Amino acid sequence: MVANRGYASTDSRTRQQLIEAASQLLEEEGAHAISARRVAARADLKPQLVHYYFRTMEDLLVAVFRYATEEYMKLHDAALASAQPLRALWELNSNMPNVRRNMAFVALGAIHENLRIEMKASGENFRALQEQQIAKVLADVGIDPDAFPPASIAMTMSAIARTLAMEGPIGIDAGHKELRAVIERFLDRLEPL
Amino acid sequence: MVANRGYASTDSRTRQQLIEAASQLLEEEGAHAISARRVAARADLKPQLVHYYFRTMEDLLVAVFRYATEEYMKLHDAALASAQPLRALWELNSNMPNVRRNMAFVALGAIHENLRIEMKASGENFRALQEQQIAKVLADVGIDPDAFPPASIAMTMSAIARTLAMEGPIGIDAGHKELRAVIERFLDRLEPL
DNA sequence: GTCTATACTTCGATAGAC
DNA sequence: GTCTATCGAAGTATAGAC
Repeated sequence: MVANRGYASTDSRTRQQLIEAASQLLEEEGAHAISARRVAARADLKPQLVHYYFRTMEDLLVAVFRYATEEYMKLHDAALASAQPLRALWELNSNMPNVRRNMAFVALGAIHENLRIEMKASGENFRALQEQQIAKVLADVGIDPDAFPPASIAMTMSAIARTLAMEGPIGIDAGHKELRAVIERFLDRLEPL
Repeated sequence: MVANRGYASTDSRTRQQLIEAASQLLEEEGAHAISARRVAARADLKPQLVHYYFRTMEDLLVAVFRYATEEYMKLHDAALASAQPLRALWELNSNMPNVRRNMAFVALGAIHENLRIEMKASGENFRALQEQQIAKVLADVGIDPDAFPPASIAMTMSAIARTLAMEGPIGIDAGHKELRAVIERFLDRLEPL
């Protein structure tokens, strides 16, 4: 007989603590830090509680991803709505914790199908939002969107942010300063002060 | 009493089989696939052999990294020495297995200090080699290296290749075609046929 | 509805057999 | 010099106590 578990208790405080603990572990230590024991320890809870509130670890990860995406979406909305959306987007994308957590999700996506599905939808959503806003910026300064498609600019910016965030912890910084300067000049051009 | 183990048998066939099995697992399944048991199974060997030839899993990973780097260095040398070094470099960097294995190493670097040290040295070496060659290409076509520092071009190219390789398996392809086209035009400009 | 005791599997690593 | 038997810790997950 299957026990009566709290899979549906989405407003439980304990459940939310587990989600936040997992999110922090992803930011700070990456994908490998996620285990029922470690997540629970981080939240000062018993490891078995993870499987009371989530059927599998994948279910927990999907919940963490949704929580993280919601959190990020607020910042993203604010950035795109600001007076200098591209600059704000670059600031946001350069934010280490976000990038690290995102890369951890990519690694976990290789293992968990359901997580991958969430990520695809979310990734395409964010890219579309950025594309739209970048198209406006390009129109303002009169750059041909066929020569520099907005989606390609969105991708390049996040690709560079990701690489800076990946290389930093390894200790590689050759070229970082130069590349940041190139981007600043690029932003100066697209969003003159 | 400590047993007599084969840590120094660097020319052992069994040892090499383990290294290659681990390398393949990294390419195909990522960092999570690495365990003594799985590596051994892939090489059709007993799991205990991993700890006969390598003191720790980290030691194995460092050996795999060196093997992978050596292998990659040959391709890299050939690319940079070719008639169209930037194009060849882009082809090489876009090569999926390489990128996936590299990202797996980044994830593993978060856990293993000694691996991180190897990666830093290697990463800086490759960037310097590319920087040198890109500087020549820029000089040939008369582009100001202060406006576009060679190191920043090297970083951007590998950042984009990495992102394409990361998003592919998740199923995201929005903007990929456009970005590839932008790069082709960029290469046409720097290395006219 | 909430949490705990426990089962079973896989992990890295070592001692010891040949 | 090469390989195996085995250990203790940590992994996910479930059955059952309150």
